[in-house]
Amino acid sequence: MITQAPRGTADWYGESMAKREKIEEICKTIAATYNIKQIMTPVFEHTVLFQRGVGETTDVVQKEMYTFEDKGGRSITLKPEGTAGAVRAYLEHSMYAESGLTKLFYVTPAFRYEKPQSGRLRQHHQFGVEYIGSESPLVEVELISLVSQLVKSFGLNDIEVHINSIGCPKCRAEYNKALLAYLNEHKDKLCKTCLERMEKNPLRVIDCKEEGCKEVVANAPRTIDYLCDECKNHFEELQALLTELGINFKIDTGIVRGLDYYTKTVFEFVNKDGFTLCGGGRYDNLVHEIDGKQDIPAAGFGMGLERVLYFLELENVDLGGVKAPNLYLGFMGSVKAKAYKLVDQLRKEGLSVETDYLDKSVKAQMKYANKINAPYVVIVGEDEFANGEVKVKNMADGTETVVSIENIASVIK
RNA sequence: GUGGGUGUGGCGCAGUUGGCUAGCGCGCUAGAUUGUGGCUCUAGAGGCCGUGGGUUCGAGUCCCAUCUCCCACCCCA
Repeated sequence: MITQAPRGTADWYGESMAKREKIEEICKTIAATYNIKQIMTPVFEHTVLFQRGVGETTDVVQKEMYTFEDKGGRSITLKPEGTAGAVRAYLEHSMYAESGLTKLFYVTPAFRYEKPQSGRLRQHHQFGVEYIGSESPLVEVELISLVSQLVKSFGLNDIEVHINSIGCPKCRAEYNKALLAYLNEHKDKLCKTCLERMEKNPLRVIDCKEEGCKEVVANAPRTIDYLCDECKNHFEELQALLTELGINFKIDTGIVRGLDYYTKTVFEFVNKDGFTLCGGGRYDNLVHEIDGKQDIPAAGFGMGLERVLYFLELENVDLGGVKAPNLYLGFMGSVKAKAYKLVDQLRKEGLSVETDYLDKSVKAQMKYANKINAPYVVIVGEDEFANGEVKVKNMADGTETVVSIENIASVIK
């Protein structure tokens, strides 16, 4: 089975690769309009970074990480998400010293040991953005606005913005008390895992899908009713800013997110079926969690490239496929060397040129040129090199133009 | 991790109650046009029927195991 990729992994090539390139191009172009700079961090990090950053109680850390010991005895983990690594790099290189707010984006693979499904892999890829250094709700608003822009640029329509606030440690303590009290009253109806969650992180009970738990949760206290003044104002300002920008959103008290580092704002971009394109939020405690010293507020999101592809397919959006070369230059007879030198010359002049490597007949070469959507074709033989002129064929309408060999590139351009 | 489906040439599929050399469409290669594509016609190449066991005179068809992909749950991007 050496010709089979490991479970939950996928190869990118042909159409899918062309689409992915287009998606990344759109992401980068839009990120540039927000003056966000790219960062690349290692594919693996010390395991503790994720244990501390993502949170010990999360499913991601508890059962989904690709962790191994390297030959030096270090515990290493393939990154299960992008934020922790970016924040680690931010701290390691003291980026806080450069400016008040650091804006970073990345495109990265992420690894989680899960049971695969379509749009859900063991190695997936994320476009992510992190804004580190500001507690203003303007940050989340900008992130949401950025994703809205992306969604629009992809040509997607059926995507909703869902937001919620899960408060800060201060108000969450209040909330947890109320929630725990409530859950204790209904303990008999909760599932086993939820009883465990009550101990470690009661908030996680909120998104349990077990029937009994759902019933209990329906009337449970909501985070947004327990926000402290600061968090409440933050959430209200956020909503006002979104409204001002004309961004439609829904408050969804069900989103609490599966990663422990979130505080205050959490948001998701989802379709009608509740499938998530992108998830993110504010994480004011993550920097302190990793660095142990500084308190630097931050927010960010991750968007799955495979999910983008999945949504594009769902909504039947065509981002365009494999690019065609500018020219197919074929040849026949005993002019291979001269013809290939001409191909080489045209490429040096900046043209994308395809040619024949299989000694095919002229007819077969034409078929191939047609197949790869070459807009122009030139076939050279003894005659062409003898009189220095070639016929440039326009494949769309079949017309031919006589051009001197030296002028091929300029004519096609 | 739990439950349920699936797997036949590159792609999409058909294979009747287990029975002759496993078919079809698309694609691919070549020819019809000794130097010119898209249409048409003709011919050809390409498959240990996911893998490993088992039942049987005989297995693509039945049984077991295993892997993959898919669907729901869990979780998330």
